[in-house]
Amino acid sequence: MKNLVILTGPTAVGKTSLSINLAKAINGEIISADSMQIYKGMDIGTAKIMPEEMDGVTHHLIDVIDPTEDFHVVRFKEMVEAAIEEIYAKGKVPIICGGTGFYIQAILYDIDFTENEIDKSYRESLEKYAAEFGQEALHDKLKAIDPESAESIPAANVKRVIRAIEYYEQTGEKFSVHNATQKEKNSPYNFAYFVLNDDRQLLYNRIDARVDKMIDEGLVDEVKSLVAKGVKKGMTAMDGIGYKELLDYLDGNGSLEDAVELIKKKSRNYAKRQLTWFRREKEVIWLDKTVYTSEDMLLNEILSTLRKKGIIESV
RNA sequence: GCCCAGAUAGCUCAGUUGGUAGAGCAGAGGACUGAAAAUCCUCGUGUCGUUGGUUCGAUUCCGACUCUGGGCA
Repeated sequence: MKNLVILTGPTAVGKTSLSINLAKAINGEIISADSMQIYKGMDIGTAKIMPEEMDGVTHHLIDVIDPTEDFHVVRFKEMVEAAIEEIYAKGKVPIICGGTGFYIQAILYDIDFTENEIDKSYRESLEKYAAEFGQEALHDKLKAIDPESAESIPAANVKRVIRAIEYYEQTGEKFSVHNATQKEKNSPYNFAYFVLNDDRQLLYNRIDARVDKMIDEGLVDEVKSLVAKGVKKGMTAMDGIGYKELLDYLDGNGSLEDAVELIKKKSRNYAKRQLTWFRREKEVIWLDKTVYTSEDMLLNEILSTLRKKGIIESV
């Protein structure tokens, strides 16, 4: 039986400390499902767990990619599957912990990403086309080859229009058909998918306070040192909240105060989007911090669910 | 104490030549299957500061009051 524990929730809800206690309680190892903590040298802005906080629990997929590299779900999926096998081999339980819902879904439902090289110049040519002839013109291209996708993807969402066209060009299959089949997949895992949540206002307060703390801890210097290593605006790593805004500030656009406010806002918006994602995932177990007021209560609730699902032995 | 300008959505403000009002931001909901901390879609009723007056009718005009800026003493 391929057991899998997932612990997620919006940013700043308190996943990290709970994950350590959980891992120790069930003899588990943690696999990060976080699109930004994977990068080396991005510690403060991603609220990355530090080695001394790990308390002996093994973590995978943290600090493994250089920020100048491209990273995406496909690479993530390969790496996670390798890590899961490694953990099973040790007789331990894998705990996927992190806030990137898309990545979690790719693992959980074993979404098929056909093994094609992405041709960056092709993407760029489509981007250029949209810039030159308009988003509608690009959207019309998609309509011609895959009307269903064109129907569901608005012309303004250029990124996704490009991906749908690209997918058809590469595989000869319609993107809409592919997505529909993937949607019907059942998980190969015996899993428990926990989503930690809290009162919205408390969550937002915690996000704001955490951003201030990141600045105090030297986030600006962290960004400077990344720049010194050749990291630039436009790289995937610099899509991270806190990084692109400070990059702009360091380029002389706006004040630090404005950048900080923007980082807080973007983080709040992000947390909200994460919750939207988890809400539409089926088979999710919500853990509301307003109900489970102590970490022990949370942990006990999780353990009893894991026993019921046979992921850990009942005593 | 006097003079001037404000007081309208959580915030910044627009507006109604008198017929109870609308933008931006914040916020909320949603989509998402190789950029996902990305990208995109949808959503605007609030004692129009309080209180009198004029009026068929006032948030809009007039007076007083309260508060907030600025100026003069």
